[in-house]
Amino acid sequence: MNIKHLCLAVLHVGDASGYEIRKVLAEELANFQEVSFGALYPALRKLVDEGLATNRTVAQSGVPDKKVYAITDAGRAQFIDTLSEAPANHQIRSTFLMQLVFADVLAPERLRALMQERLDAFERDLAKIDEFVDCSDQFSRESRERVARFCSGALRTHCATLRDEIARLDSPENTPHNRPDGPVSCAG
Amino acid sequence: MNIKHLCLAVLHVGDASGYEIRKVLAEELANFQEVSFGALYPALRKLVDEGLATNRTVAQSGVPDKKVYAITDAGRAQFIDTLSEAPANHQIRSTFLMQLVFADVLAPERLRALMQERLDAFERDLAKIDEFVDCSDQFSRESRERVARFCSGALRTHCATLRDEIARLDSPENTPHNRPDGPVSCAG
DNA sequence: ACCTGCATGTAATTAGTTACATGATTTT
DNA sequence: AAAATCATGTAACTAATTACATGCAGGT
Repeated sequence: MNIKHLCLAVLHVGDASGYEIRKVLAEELANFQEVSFGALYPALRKLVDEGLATNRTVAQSGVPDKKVYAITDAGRAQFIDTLSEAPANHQIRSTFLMQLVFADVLAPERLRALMQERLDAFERDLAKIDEFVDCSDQFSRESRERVARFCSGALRTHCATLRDEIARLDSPENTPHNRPDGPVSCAG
Repeated sequence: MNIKHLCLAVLHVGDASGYEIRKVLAEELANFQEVSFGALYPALRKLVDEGLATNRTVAQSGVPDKKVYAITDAGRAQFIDTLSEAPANHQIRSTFLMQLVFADVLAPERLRALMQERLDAFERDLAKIDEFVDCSDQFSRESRERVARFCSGALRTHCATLRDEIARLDSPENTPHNRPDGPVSCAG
C-alpha cells in the first residue's frame, strides 16, 4: 500500500487533481494515511508513464490551472489485482496511543491537552465526513457513503474506546505523577 | 515516531536485545508498528552513540550471544520529552480496511479469505497478549498490563466493528459482484 | 536433509518527508 | 498588511525495506 496505490484508490472513485487527492487523504480520509506533495506529484507522473492513469489540464477562473487525473482500464485492473493479492495487513501508527500507554510519565496538564487535541481532531474529521457525504458533485454518492460510513464507524468506536480510557485515566485512583527530573522506576 | 523512539519506548519498560525488541513489536504490539532488522540494528547503534542507551553482551547456552540494551537517564529524559512534545497524531495504515472499503470489486471468495486471514491474525495477537500478561520475567507486570489492556481493548472494538461490517457485506442484498474483466462503473 | 528459532549485521534500493520555488486570488 | 487557499513541481535529505551474509541448535 504505497502512494501510487492510494492514488489509484481515490481515482477509482472519481477523477481528481493531485491537490484534490491530497485533500481527500488529509480530510475525508484523515486517520488513514496522509501524503506529502513531494511524494504525490512524482507518483502521479509515474502512474501516467506506466499507463495506469491519464491527465488533462483544466483551466479555471481565479485559481490556477489544474491537472485532472483519470484512472485507465489498466490502472483499474492493477488496483483491483494488487488489492486482492495483498495480505490483509492492519497497523496503527499512533503517537497518541503511545502517549496514552505512557500516560504516567507525562505531566497531567500536558496529557489533558493532548487528549483534547486528538478529540478535537476526531470531531473535525467526523464533521468533514458528514460534509463529504452531504454534497454530491464529483464522486458517486454510493461510493462516498460506503467510504464515509466505514471511516466514521471505525472512528466512532475508536472515539468511544479513547473516551473510556480518558475517563479511567482522569479518575482519582489513577492520578498521573508529574514529569520527573530523574529516571522513572518501571522495573518493579 | 520513528524506530529510535519505538526502541526507547520498549527499553523504557525494560532491558532488551534487538531481537527481543523486534519480537515485542511483531507479536505483543503487532498492529502498532513492525520494524525490520535492517532498520533496527543501525537505530540501536545510534542510540548508543548518542548516549541514550548502553549495551552489554550476554552469553547464553545453546543460542548465540546477545547484546542487551538498557536505556540511560538521558535516553529516558529524551523519550519522555519527545513523547510530550509530539502532536497527538493517529493514523491507521491498513490494507485490510481498504479491502473492506472496496469490497465490491473483489471476488467474494477472495474477500472471505482476506477477512478470515485478518480475524485469525487478531485472534493470534490477542492470545499473544494474554501470554504476555500471564508470564512475568523481564517486564514489570503493571506496565505489561497497561500496554496489553489498551491494545486488546482497541483491537476488540475493532474486531466488533469489522465483524458487523462482514455480516452486513455477507447479507444477500449486498452480494458483491465478481472481479470484472473490464472497468467497474463507479462514476454514477 | 531441511526447516525453524536464535542472533547480529551490511549493502543496495525504494519510499517518503521537508524545504524551497513560483504566483494569483480571496479572506482576515 | 498578512495569511490562507488554490495549484504544481524540484532538490536534498532521511528513513525504511528487502535481500544478502553468517552460524549454531533443535525439531520433523
